[in-house]
Amino acid sequence: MNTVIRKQMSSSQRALLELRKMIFSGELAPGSDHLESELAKQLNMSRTPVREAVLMLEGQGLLALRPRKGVRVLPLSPEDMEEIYDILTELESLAAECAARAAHTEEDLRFLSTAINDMDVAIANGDLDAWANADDRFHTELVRLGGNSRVNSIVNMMSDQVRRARMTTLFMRPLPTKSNEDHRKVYDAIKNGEAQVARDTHREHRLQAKTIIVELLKKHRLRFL
Amino acid sequence: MNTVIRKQMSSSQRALLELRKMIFSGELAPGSDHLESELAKQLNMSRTPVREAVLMLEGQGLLALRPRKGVRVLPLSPEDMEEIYDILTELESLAAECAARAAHTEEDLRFLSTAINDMDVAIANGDLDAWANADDRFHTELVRLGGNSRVNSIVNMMSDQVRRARMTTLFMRPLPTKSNEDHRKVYDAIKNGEAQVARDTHREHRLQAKTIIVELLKKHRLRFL
DNA sequence: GCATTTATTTACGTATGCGTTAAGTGACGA
DNA sequence: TCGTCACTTAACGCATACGTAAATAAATGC
Repeated sequence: MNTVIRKQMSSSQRALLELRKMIFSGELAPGSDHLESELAKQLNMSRTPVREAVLMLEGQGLLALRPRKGVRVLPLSPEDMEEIYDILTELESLAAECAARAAHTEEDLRFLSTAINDMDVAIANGDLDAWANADDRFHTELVRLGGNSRVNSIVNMMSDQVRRARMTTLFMRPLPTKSNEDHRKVYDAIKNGEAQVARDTHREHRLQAKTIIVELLKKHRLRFL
Repeated sequence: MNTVIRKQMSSSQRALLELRKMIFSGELAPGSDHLESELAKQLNMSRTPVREAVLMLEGQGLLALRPRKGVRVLPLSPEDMEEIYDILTELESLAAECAARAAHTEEDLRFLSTAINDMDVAIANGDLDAWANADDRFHTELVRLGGNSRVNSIVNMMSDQVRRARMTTLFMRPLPTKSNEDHRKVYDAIKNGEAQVARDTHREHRLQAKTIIVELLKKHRLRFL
């Protein structure tokens, strides 16, 4: 079924997905350079669709085109992380506010509560991957509930950029036990339509996350990921 | 001199600039469709660079690719405007906050004060175009001073999208005489390093602007621009 | 006369080819 | 030994070519 979809997919789309996968998996390492023609060969297609995909990924901040030197997989410095977290803080808080205003039913918020519960379970099991996955889902769903499609795509873009780095930091930081308290508060605020509370709570949550991550990177001297 | 730069410019870059110009000038009307081949003919180049430019503009939310129906110049609904203004509000406020924290010298802030003065003059002369121009410069410079490169590019993208609509609304709204008071307050807060004040003041300023514009669009039944 | 099918056109997606030019290499001279 | 300059190489930007599939027009059946 999945393969059926893949078959119908255009080559550029396939290139886009494959390249993203290769970037996130680290198969294309941060800071490394790659020729369009090489990538095309790897993906079994001509340069044209690869180039289109590369252009899009450049627009999304994952790649940089450096003529005659190959496309570079952009590494992230701690400063980049700060930039990104600042943006996520603002836009997710806005989303939380809007979500609260939108007066969603408990049914609408089921994904959120599921994610929160999954995080509890994951923490109980000490399963960091599962926790990260559920945390992702919480934030994604929160933004979706905010109802601003542009916020949605920007946040997704930024989350993509952070994804690689998070994999690393995840195992360096203390178990995020307190984190879920915040999530619950945000959830309750949204359910009760307390827009300002939702906004402020989530903002605080994000600001703390930012500090933790950035401090961690600096402490471990991780200049680039 | 300008032409020299243009000569050295790649065809894709030229396509990008030309298409943007055509979109903003209204030569490519919102909602209208255009064939890649037609655009290529108009720009005196092959489809390839045009296609690259179109792909980028799609990523920036100005165009939509609709296979075999041509590229559509995306119209903006009042809801779109709300989405965009909400984002601008958050990110510009963040920029104001950061700018204040960055402890800029008066020299650094010269562009800001120039823009503010220009707005005063423009209002005195009833010159709305000049005012809009200066207002743009104020906001652009504010975001630049914020020092977050990603905020910078997102805000520029969003401003681009709004540009067309602003041309229209500009002449429908009352002279923005009060607006410059806000600008001055923001300026002072930044100069004095009062981050929170800068943030809150600018946020309020933006929220008001949003309400004005959106109300205006709704009142005049401007469904799409 | 209307619906349905077939034929035709054509726009797009992709492949391919080519000229330009930047990067790399080596030779020559200081 | 190091710097400069000519030369070679090859990656990219763009043009072009082509197959496919969608949209439209034409034709046939009902």
